[in-house]
Amino acid sequence: MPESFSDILSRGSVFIDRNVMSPHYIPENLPHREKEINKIMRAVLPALKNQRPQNLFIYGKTGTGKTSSVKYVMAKFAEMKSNSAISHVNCRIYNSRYRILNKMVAEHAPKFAKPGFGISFLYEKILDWVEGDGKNFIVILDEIDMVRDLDDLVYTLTRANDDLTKGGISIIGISNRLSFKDRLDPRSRSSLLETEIVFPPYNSKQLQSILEGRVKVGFADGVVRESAINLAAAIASQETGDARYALQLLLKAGEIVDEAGGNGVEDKDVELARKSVDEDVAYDAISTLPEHQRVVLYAVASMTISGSRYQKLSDNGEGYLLSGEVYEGYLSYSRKLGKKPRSARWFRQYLSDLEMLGLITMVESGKGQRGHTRLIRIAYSPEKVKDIIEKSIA
DNA sequence: CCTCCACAGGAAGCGCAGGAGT
DNA sequence: ACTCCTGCGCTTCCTGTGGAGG
Repeated sequence: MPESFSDILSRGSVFIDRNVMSPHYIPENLPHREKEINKIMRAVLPALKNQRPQNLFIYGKTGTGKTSSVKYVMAKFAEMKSNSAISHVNCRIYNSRYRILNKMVAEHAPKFAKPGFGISFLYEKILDWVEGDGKNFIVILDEIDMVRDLDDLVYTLTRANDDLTKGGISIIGISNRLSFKDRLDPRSRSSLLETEIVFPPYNSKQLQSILEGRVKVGFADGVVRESAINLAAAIASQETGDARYALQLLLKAGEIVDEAGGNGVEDKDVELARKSVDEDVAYDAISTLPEHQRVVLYAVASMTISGSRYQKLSDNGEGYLLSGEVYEGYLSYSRKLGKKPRSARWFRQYLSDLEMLGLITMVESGKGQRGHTRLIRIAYSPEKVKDIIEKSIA
């Protein structure tokens, strides 16, 4: 006999408001980002005085509060009366100059946002609209490194300021990769990077106080042990200082406690949450894998179970696989599946992709192994990975 | 010491699908 | 709707590296 909704409802929950633990939630104040917020405010301040703000570039790893800080400042900014407009564009979705301009028009002059208009038409519509009352238009480009033709976009937007007689357009770019700067044309680089702010990762203490702040609002009084908060902070800071991950740990821990009908979040719940969150990440990564990478991973998993022909022992006694023998395995598995195997060169590329995703780890062969090869080990339990792949094929 | 083996990873080139511009 | 262009996935070819074996 399954439980009814009201059964579950009446059982109560450790949460008051789960949304508070979501990464999209913007709290009343963002601890440990005062300096950065201040810089952003100073950067956009000219718009309140009817001057064009400088372009701004914000860089920091995931979960360092870049987007939250910008959203926070922009919310405050919108409260002030000013002759300005803001567009917040997620470049992961709007990833070309055309799409971004289209989105800008759609947000502020929807009647012109029909498909089929060329770039130049959209450009002129934006100019007209900005010039109409000489406003300052701030375009926030979140995950700006995803834009394919970024040079063209930056050129178009900065060029607009020359074509405008009144008002101006400025860019706030947000990225978690610094390397994309190298791909930029020097001219667009210098105009995009007029002002630069770097968001450092949070340390354990800072994560702790962030979590405490959220727990106070999101969870019922006193249900989360302080040591559990500290543990979540410690785990997250050990990884990358990612606040998103830390919040996810506590959210999941709370869900685990709710499900078990408990009434307090303890260290062990955070430990369980960590396993589950990591597994979710692995599951997502595996199930969205291109098929040949999946076959490679499958070969690694099953060969780990059956054992390597070479079975060299590492320091903690676990076996490594050699890339050569994994290629053999990959060949036979792809043929078994009726797929034409890719070349050895591309196979190596697959391996390093899988390593990037954290699904396998590789080390250069040291002494004892013949020549120059890589020793491969799977990052998660091979049985589980095999299981996930078998299910995702069916 | 030299050569060979087994592999790493860069460079160039090719066909294809999908997007931009007309 | 139609062509042109570009990025992408992939192959082929190539050079580099370090231990094993003659």
